[in-house]
Amino acid sequence: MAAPLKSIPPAPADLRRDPPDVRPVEGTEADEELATLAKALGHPARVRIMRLLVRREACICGDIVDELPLAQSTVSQHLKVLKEAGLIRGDIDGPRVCYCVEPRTLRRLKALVGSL
Amino acid sequence: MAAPLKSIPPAPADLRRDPPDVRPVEGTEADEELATLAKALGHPARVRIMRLLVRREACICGDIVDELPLAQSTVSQHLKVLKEAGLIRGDIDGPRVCYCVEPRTLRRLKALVGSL
DNA sequence: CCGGCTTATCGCATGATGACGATGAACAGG
DNA sequence: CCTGTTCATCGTCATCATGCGATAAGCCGG
Repeated sequence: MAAPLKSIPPAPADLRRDPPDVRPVEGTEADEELATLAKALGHPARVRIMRLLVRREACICGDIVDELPLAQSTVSQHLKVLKEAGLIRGDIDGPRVCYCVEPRTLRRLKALVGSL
Repeated sequence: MAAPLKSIPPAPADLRRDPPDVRPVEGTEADEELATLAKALGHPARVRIMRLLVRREACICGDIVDELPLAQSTVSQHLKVLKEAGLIRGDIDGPRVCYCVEPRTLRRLKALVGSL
């Protein structure tokens, strides 16, 4: 229940980004969505990658590869899985690729898990 | 290492359930834990089962089977996956088995996802 | 103790996943 | 233009996941 809120103070940039997610957190659609996101997170290397990106300790693909005890091609595969699930995004920056988390999807994941 | 604990005041019933989880929400251990839990949730049928159990719409294995469009043996496999991940528990009740969520693990999952 | 009910497990087929090295594609610098 | 760097993709192999029917195992009512 929201308070009357007469004049909304200017939201900080972090909250102004994108509109709230109105999709339901349960039902068949939500179940499959949660399953897809959970599956994408269902590997230690991918969890690790997510953490690196969240804390911005790495962003460039090469740096991520350096942080993991895996071959470059394997890391690329994991990045692909995370990207296909919508959890991360890859921006091409010259010869490099800068990966970063997709905050919207991450919030969605938290909402879905929270609904359990 | 237990504290000296002279006289602990009687905790209210809600808090007496189980002790708070003191394990860290990040680090290699946590990464693997999150990966394991996420992997267990990484299938629509298992998400569905979790929801059924959380809302207590079903508890007996047979009822769960009736709710899913899958063979009994397949459902049993999914229940096994969830149980091995520690997300649910199965209490034998005569010839039946009553499954229910393991609140502690579910809270742990939420904490781990929340740490992202 | 027998037969029926409920659940778990086995065995198997099929497809997905995870790992790697090798190769390809795109770009920046000379 | 080459050349090196960076990343994605391919091919391959081993392993795991998912589904099912069939069968085993445990319990309750006669």
